[in-house]
Amino acid sequence: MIDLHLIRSDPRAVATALARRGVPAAEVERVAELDVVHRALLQRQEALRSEVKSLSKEVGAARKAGDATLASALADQSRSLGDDERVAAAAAERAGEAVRSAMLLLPNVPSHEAPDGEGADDNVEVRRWWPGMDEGRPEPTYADHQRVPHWDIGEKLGILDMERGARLAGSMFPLYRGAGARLLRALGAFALDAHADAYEEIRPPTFALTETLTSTGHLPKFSDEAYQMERDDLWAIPTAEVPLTSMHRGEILPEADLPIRFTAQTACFRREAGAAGRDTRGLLRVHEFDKVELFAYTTPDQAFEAHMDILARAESLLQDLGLHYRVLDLCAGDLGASSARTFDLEAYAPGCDRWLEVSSVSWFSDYQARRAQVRFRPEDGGSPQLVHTVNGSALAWARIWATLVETGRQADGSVLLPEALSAYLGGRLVIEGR
RNA sequence: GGAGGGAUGGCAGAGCGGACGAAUGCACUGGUCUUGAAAACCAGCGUGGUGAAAGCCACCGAGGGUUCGAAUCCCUCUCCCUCCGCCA
Repeated sequence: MIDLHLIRSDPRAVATALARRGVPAAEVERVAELDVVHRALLQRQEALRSEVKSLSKEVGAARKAGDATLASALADQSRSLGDDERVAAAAAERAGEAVRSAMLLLPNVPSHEAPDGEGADDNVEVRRWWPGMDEGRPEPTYADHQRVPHWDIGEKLGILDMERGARLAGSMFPLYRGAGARLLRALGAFALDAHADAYEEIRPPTFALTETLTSTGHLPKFSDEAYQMERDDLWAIPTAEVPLTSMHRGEILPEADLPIRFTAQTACFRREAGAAGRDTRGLLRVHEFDKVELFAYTTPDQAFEAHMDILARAESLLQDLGLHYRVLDLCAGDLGASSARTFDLEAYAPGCDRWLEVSSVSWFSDYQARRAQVRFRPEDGGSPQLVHTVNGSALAWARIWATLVETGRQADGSVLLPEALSAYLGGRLVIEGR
């Protein structure tokens, strides 16, 4: 959530900032109006409440003094005020709920540094990397044998079985087998080990409560995107960001503990409701994929460095895997609702000739922390402040799998995998047909 | 799934219808004392809402109820502990 005080004190500034991401000014104005109504009702209720309380004290005093007549008269008066108070309280409650619902739907204020723009076409490419670039080699070109899409390679080598995945769970649920399944396992272990120096490894639950998805901003606005188990009021997590952000929900952390960093590999579930019919082949867009996530709670001062650390780590993995990739600075209009600034990493997949988003590294300022009520007590003893949250994928394995298989395809149809995975693959870096 | 016990401030822990936002201890902060430190002593020390401010209001796991008045009584739920059952 945005800070309601900010909307109260300077609604136009908030409206101007949100306009960069396409939010109509009327939405901000509406929140400001609901807030005025709510506060008026609250004041009325509290005044009544205060009177009931002081009358009640007088009842006690009168009774103690032995004046039963006065006590009962005061009690009558208090009872009648209490009835009024209940009515006022209900009205204030409804008004407060209206403010909160409206606030939950407002996206975060974008960073000043996020470039202007309306959509994906306006994102700014900030750099590109390819193997050998540092030694002055030119950007790679790809041989014909690398121009085969991974779904064909996967089927031919018997390492990806989309058809049987569909039999089990419907389309866009991949099933990996043999060396393909092992490759996936290797990637996760490789990445978790790489982050172990500074990020505590977590294995969170795969399902989460409504409240948990609300904290990150995935609910209430994007409920169509998530799988829900209504009977148990649980949702399948769309990313490890969801459980990790709520690890310290409702807590006040000592400043000295920050930054607190976590890494986790989880399955990620997405309904892809708005994308029906798009990218349906292979692993381009699937309902379930594994991903290693990096996450940190920070003070506001630490947030930038923590954001850059996650970006550097995600890039470092891509470099270790020898993949050709680019870094995009997302424009205000393409930013996720909770994010203030995001860098996307896209790996080039030569077989399908596309740049595939394999990581999204975001700074959420205090937007998620306010929803989750995660604060820290400053070392100088001041009152608690909201933390900042940052996170990023490092990395999303389905698309990395696709990119590795296409990039590593050799003239004889086998696939050569990067040396960095050797220890995790038992030294078998070549996948050949069975 | 069944039976019983519990949930109170950063932690421990009292309170079980009226002056309780809450005893006490520990921790923490400031001070006195000391060459310095420890000890001792003194003082302070929860969060949020609202208000220009004084203040007022809310919060004792969550939600509802009884009452003039609820941390305290009643109901429902959640979580934790013990035992039984079941289970990987």
